Amino acid sequence: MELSKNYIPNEVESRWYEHWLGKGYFNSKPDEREAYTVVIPPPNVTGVLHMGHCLNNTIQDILIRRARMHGKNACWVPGTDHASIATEAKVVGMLRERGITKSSLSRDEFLMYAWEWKEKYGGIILQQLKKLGCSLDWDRTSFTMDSDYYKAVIEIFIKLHREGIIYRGLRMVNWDPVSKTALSDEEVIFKDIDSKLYFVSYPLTDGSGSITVATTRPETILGDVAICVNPTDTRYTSLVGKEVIVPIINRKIPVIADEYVDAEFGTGALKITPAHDKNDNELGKKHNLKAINTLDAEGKFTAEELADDTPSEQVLSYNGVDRFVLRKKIVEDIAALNQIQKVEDYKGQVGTSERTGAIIESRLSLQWFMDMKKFIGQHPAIVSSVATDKIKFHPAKLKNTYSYWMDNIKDWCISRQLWWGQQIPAWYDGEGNYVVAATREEAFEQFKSQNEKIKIDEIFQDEDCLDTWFSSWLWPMEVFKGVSSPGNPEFNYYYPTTTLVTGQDIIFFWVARMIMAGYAFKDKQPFADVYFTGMVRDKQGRKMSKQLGNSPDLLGLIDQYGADATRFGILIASPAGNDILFDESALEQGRNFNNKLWNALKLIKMWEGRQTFGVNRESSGVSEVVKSKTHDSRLTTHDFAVTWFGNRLSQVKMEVDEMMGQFRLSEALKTIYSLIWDDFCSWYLEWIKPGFEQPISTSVYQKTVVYFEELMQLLHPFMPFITEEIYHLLQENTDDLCVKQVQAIPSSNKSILGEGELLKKVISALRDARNKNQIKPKDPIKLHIQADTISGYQSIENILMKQVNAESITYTKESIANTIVVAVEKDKFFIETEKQLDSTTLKAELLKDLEHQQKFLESVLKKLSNERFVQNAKPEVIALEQKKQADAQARIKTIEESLKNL
RNA sequence: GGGAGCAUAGCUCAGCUGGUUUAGAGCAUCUGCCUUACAAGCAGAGGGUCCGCGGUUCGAACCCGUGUGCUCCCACCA
Repeated sequence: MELSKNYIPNEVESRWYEHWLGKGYFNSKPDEREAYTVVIPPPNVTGVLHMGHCLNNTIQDILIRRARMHGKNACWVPGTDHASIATEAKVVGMLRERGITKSSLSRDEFLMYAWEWKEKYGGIILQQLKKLGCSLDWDRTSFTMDSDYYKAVIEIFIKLHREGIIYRGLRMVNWDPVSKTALSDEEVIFKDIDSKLYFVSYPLTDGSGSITVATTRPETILGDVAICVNPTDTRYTSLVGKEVIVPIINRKIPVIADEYVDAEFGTGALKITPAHDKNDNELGKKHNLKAINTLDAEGKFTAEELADDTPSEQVLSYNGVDRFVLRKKIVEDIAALNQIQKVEDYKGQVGTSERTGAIIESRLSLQWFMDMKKFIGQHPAIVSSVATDKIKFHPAKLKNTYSYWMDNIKDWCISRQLWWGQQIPAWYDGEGNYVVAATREEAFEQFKSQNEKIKIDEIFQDEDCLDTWFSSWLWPMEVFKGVSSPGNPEFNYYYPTTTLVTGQDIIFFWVARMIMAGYAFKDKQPFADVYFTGMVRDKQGRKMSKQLGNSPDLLGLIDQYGADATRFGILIASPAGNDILFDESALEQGRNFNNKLWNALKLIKMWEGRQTFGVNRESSGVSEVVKSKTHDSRLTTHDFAVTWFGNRLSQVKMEVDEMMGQFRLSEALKTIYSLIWDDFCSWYLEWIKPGFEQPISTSVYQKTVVYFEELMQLLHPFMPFITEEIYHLLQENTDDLCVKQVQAIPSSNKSILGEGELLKKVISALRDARNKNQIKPKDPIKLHIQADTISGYQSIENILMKQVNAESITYTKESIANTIVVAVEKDKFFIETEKQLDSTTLKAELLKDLEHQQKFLESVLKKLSNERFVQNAKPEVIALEQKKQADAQARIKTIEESLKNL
C-alpha cells in the first residue's frame, strides 16, 4: 500500500470516530470493574465551541481514554445547560428580529419559541465535540431541563423551603435593567470606570445656609430621604437634627448622624437614598427612613412613589427617561438652580451583569433566597472536605479561595425574572398568601386547609424561574437520576464521580455549589479530584473576546491542522494551573508531530518486505570495511539498540504514569513527544536502520513494530486518531487501540539506560567536533578510542561508525598525534581525518575548555576542603563531589596531553 | 481596602526533600546539510546577574525578611 507523502487527518479522523461509535466503545454500563466517571461541565445549550471548551474537553477526554485503557469502566456524560439568562436573551433577540416582542407573548407562547430554538440550535456544540474526538457516552446525553431533571430541581426547592433554608424576602438585590431580572452576587462583575463626583448643595430649611453633598449618582436625588454625617464631624455637629431641602423635588429631609459616614470622603456629608443603594438601605432601616423608589425595572425614571411630594411638571417630565440620560438632565437642572458647587473626575467601580454587561442597579425587590450560613452549617463536610483533600483541588492554591468564600458566604438570590428555566413552585392566592408545592393540585390542597372557600383556578404560580446554577448544582447526581430516582443502581455505581475538569472562573458558581449539593442531598462528595484549567488567552495575554476578534475559529483550525494537532497544540501550551496563551504555532507543532509519526510509519513499512530470517544473514547496513573487521559486532549492535529502547520505553511509561497521577498532563505529553521524536526516531530508528535497500532482521523488525504500537498506545489518549490509524497500518490488528488494555510496565535496567545516554553523548560530541572542524558530513573519518574498558564500545561499534560517519574504529592506549581530541566523561576519542586541521582553532577550543574545567575543579576543591561541608553534608553528596573532582582532574589531564600533541 | 499567587534563556514554562558535573525543555534564533522516512526535515551551536537588596546555612533558583513589578480573587467609601 502506498502511503501519502504527508499525513492527511480529515478523512482518518471522521472514519475512526464513526468506527469507535459503531463499536460502542464510549458506552458504559455498570459492571464489576471500577468506575471512572466524569461529567462534562454542561455548555450552554445554544453555545458554540470555543478555545475554553477545547482545552477543557481535551483534558477530560485524555483522562477518560486513559482510564478506559487502564481497566476502568470509563463513563463520560455529555449534556447541555439551559442557561436561563443567556438563552432567554438569545431567544428574545431572535424574536425581535422577527418583529415579536416578549411582552406581546404569553409565557407558554414564549416557551414554545424557546423550545423550538433549543431543538434547532441546541446541542450544536455536542456535535462539535465529536470533531475533537471526545469519547463521550452519547446515549447518556442530558439537559438541565429534561423532565426528570426539572422535577428534581423542584423537589430540591421544596425540600429546602420546608427546612427553612429557602425563604422569600424583600431585599436589596442586584438588578439587571436589560434582562430585567435579579442576579446573584456572583453574577455581578465589578469594573473600573471613569465617572464624576458631583457636589450638590442642599439648602437648610431655616435659611441658615446649606450642606454640600458629594455624589456619583445625582439621578437618584429625587429618592433622597436624609443627609447623613459622622457624629464626630465638628463641621456638622450643629446641623444634625435640622432639615434640608432636596433640589428639584423640594422635599424636606432631616440631617442625621451615623458612624458609617467617612468624614474624609467628599464633603463628609452623604445623601441617603434607601431605594437605590445597599448601604443607604441599611442606614435607612436603622434610622427608620422611608425608601422612595424612582427607577423602574428598566432603569427608567418613575414618579409613582413620589405622590407624597406632589411632583411638579418638571419632575413628571422625567418619567420614562433612562437613568443615564436622567443623570445629565438632573445635573443640568440643578446647575440651573446654582446648586452644583463643582464637578470632579472620579475613578469608581460599578457592578455589571455577567451575562448582559448592563450596569447593575441595587433595587429593593421581593425575591427568593437561600440561607447559606444555615445550609452550610448543617453540612460541615462542605468546607472540611476541601481543606482535608477529601476533594483534591488542582492546583491546590485554589483551596484558599474556596474556603475564604465559604467563610464569608452570603445568602443566595435564586429567583430570576425570566421564563426560560424551572418555574418557582410557589403559589399565591389573591391576598398575598403563598404555599410551596410541586403542582397546582397540591398547592390547592394546602390553601384549602387554611381557607375552605378558595377555588383551584383562583391560585396562581410564581412567575419567576430559578437561577440556572440552582439546577446545575445537581448535575453530577441527576445525570444518573440520583435525585429523581434515588438509590438507583446506576447512581450507586457511578456516583461519586471521579474527576471534574472545569474553569477556575466558575469555582463559586458551580464547583462549590456541587460540593454543597453532594453533601447536603447524598451525604457524599460529588467528585474526588477537581482539575481547574486556566483561562485561554491570545498570545499577547488578552482575554479572548468577540470584540477583539482574537477568538480563533476552532472548527476551522481542526479542518486545517486536524483534531490531533489541535489537541496537541492546546495542551502543550497549557501548564497546570496557569492561563494558557494560545498561539497557532503550537498547532503547527502538533501537525509536524503528526507528520513525524507518519514518516516513521513509512520507514518501518518500507522494511516490511525486506526481512531476513536468521541471524547469519543479518545486515548491519554499514560499509564493507566493517564486515572485514576481525571481530563481528553486528549482532550485538542491534541487540543493544533494541534492548536499550525497550528499557527507555519502560522508564518513560513510569514517568508518564507518575505525571498523570499528579494531573501534569502537559508535561506528560511533552515527555511522550520527546520519547517519540528524539529517542525513537532520532536515535533508535537511526541505529537499527539498514543501509539503502538492505534487508533487516525479522526479530529487530518485529520488535520495532511492537515498540511503535506501544508508543501509539501511550500517546493515544492525547492524539487518538493518528495513533489508531498507525496501529492498524503497522500490521493487521483485529482489536482497536482505543480499548486495548495497557500491560504492566516492566522495570528498566539503569546500567543499560546509562550506556545509551553515554552513546548519545559520544555521538553528539563527535558530531560537534566534526562540525567545528568543518568536516563535511560526507567526509569519512578514522576514529580511535582510548578508554579504560573497551568492551562497552565494541558492542556498539556499528552504531557509532554509522552515526559519526567513521570508516574505522580502533582502540588505543595512548594519544594519537595530529588528530582532533574529544573527551567524553573519562574516555578520549581521536578523530583522524584527511582534512588539514587548523591547529590554532583547535588550540583555542582546548584552552577554553581547560579554563572551564580548572574553574570547576577549583570550586569543587573549595567545597571539599571546607571542614564544615565534610562534617555536615550527607555521605552521598560528598561522594558525588569527590567524583566530580576525579572527573575534572582526568579531563584536565586529557586536555593538557592534547595540547602537547598539537 | 483585604487576601492569594507569580517573577528562571528572546517567548512559554520545568526545576517536587536546599547538594545530580558551576541551571533544563519546547518554541524562536544562528551555522552546516536537498544524507533514499520526514525541509512540516536532519546534524550541531549560541543564548541566563534564576527580579533588586539583606539574612539563615558548610552549601540557596529553592528557606526567611524586605523592596519593586505583574496577575488573580474577594470587598459596592458616597
